Amino acid sequence: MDPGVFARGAALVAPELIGCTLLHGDAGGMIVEVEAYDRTDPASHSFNGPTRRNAAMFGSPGTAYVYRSYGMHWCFNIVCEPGSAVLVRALEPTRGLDAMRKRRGTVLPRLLCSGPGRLCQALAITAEQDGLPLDHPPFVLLAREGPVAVAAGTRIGITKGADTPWRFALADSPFLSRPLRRREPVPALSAGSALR
DNA sequence: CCTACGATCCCCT
DNA sequence: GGGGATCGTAGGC
Repeated sequence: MDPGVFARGAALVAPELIGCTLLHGDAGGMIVEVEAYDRTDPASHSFNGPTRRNAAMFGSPGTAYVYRSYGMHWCFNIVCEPGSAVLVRALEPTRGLDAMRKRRGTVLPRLLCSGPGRLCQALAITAEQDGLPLDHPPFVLLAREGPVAVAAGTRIGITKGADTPWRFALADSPFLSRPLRRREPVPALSAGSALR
């Protein structure tokens, strides 16, 4: 996928990522849930400017930003324009099911990649992948095949910016980390987007 | 179904 | 010195 499509605000890119396929190594699946963060957003790691932790968030569009969450989990983002990124929160697992089951310690498809921490454990994503380009091995990012129904809602697990509807999900997917609360359709996204 | 809480640690103030 | 862009388990209804 052309890195140029990521050189826009995360809130624009985020809904277009729904339905795309993310692979790391031999495991991965279809993106069904994401959240957008940017510099104007008090919930964002980039809100107060560059630091050591968020350095990759100010890197090139189309690269990875990986950070440690709550001391024990990893979370994976796709960098968009400088200081903005899309947190990938859930996949519908399609590739490398055995490897993901082994890493996650469960056979339930629901519990493999539904949640940012689970997703990183299933795909073996850690700080080692921080800053890596996503159009190059070990990563693969594939455009979606057909139209998808994307819905928006408020983001999860934050206190600041809690009302900003920058969570986007594949409507009715059983692989979301949590159901959408406020469910608003995202207009003009069913057929064409820059990510095709 | 739901809410509550502890684990665990690096980064930032 | 404090606080998370989380997860799993335990318990109540």
